[in-house]
Amino acid sequence: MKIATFNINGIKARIDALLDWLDEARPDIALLQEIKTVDEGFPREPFESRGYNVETHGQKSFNGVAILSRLPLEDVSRGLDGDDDDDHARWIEATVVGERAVRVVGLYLPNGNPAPGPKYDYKLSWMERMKARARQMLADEMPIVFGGDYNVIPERQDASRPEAWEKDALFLPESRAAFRRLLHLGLYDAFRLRHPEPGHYSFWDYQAGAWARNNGIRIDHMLLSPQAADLLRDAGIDKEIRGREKPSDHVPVWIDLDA
DNA sequence: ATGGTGGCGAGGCCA
Repeated sequence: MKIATFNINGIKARIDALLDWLDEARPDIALLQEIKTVDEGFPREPFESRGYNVETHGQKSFNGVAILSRLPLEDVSRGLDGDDDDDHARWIEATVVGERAVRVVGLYLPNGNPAPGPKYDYKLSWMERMKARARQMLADEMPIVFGGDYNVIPERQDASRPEAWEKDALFLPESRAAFRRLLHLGLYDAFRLRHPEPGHYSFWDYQAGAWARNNGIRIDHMLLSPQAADLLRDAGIDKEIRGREKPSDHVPVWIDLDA
């Protein structure tokens, strides 16, 4: 079972590029972030005609997540518990039953800039809420995949120029500590398991020729429960996508599970 | 220190 996460930075602007990638990569499941539209604005037809079931959790203009799946999606849940006043569309869960049942989460973790400030406070509190929800889910002792744009650079080796990110919300010590607290629950960074060496990125800014200079960061992650990690066959990043016409500033990150 | 780019949607916010 191939599962990918892809921050597409707007479904309206990315539909052609997304369909091209989907036809080539053919993931069983694609977790999308930043669809930047309400549910009614999401173009379901081109995905359904390719055999994908579509579940969205959208929002006008900003944020918004979706799950595409060749297999039926069951027990779909939208939103992250822990704050009734939070109206950002950043979290969606569903269960996929292939050879075995896998719970998948698509998440778009807050950017948090500028830090310090209210946006950074929101990021850190959101990460605490995610930890609480992940802890709950891990009690089920089943394969779970938490895939998405985490907006966290976990280690220095996950940035081409770590010194440029020292004061950024994506790399501040508190952000990285909160990310490690997720790992300490017993989650595994799937890409890092398969590719321990530095120099792999999932995001290159549109500005200042970041792609041409390979000035990237690795912020899109697939965290696995122990039961999912035991099924991990492979993991990768579709870097080449970033060099195409009208690209997102992120590229797809994928895993292959024996499920 | 500033400005550099892009999406959404129609001015300014967000990243």
